Amino acid sequence: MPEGHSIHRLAAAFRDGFAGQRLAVTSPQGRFADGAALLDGAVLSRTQAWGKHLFLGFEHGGDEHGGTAPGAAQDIRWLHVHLGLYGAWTFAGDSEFAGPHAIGAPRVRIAEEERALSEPAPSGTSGAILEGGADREWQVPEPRGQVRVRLVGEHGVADLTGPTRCEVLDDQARHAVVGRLGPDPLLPDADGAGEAAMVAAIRGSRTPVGVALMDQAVLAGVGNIYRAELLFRARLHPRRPGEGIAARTLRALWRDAVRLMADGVATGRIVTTDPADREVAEDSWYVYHRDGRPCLRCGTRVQVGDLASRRVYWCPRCQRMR
DNA sequence: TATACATGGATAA
DNA sequence: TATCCCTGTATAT
Repeated sequence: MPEGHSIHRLAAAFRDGFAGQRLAVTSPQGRFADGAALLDGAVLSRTQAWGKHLFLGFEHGGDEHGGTAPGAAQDIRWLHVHLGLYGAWTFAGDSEFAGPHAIGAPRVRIAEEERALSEPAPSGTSGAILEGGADREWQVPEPRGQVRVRLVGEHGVADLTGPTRCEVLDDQARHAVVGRLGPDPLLPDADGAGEAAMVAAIRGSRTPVGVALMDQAVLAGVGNIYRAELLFRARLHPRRPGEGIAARTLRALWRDAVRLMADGVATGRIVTTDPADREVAEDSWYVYHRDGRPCLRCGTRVQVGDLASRRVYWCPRCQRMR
């Protein structure tokens, strides 16, 4: 599920599983051979997620010629990855990797739910490996499918398939990418600047709020599921123009996004229903993919329509135009 | 074997 | 608004 929460999970997974290590970087598929060559043998020093964008910072250490200090911005090279609609990272490795799993498009999930690299394996197989877990033989698996990038570290491998964007950037270029993005509810916003910017952007335009929420310059990291669910919970019709919406309503929506998406980072799943509203335990969403079925709150049939060339779902009774 | 589809986005028109 | 790109899976034929 490559909405923002998945990308933040990926950043954490790379930090836990690869940071500080010198990585072998290749492009089994070949389409990223040049970029891989730029990073091959460098140390993964930083990981960053902003919205749906993942940045992995590499530095070629051991510059015995007295180069600039480690961590100097001009020396870093960033692997910039955007998964798009069907990109995914698949991980495998030794016992320290907690077994294979994947984060990205749901069809390539290996486990039923995503797991961070640091979490224990679900089966009982890992219990036996205690001392010197890293001494266990570990075979790098053959790439499966169209692997654009493969990163191999001491304990595991990460394969990237199907990204919409995969490129090497210098720090200035990374800055430019981030500069085009709006606030990310998953990043710290102690002074409330992110919340205020989102509220102002939505209220400053007649653009339907359902379109604005998908605009990564307004709000970074929200995708089609969070969009539909945030609007339901805020009781806002997706086509309602942004400029008429009370600031208080939008501030509450921002805080709701912070809460729901942080929960998504923690669990690897998008769950937006309050337990009391679930008819069955599997009711994770109020309206997304529920067209034609009764609203969990009022029983009215959930509607579906096109909005800016994406499917949008809403309850015509709970979500009003005014 | 073909086609449709997916939690996204850039670019052309 | 339309078209294209990225890939794997489910369903239809």
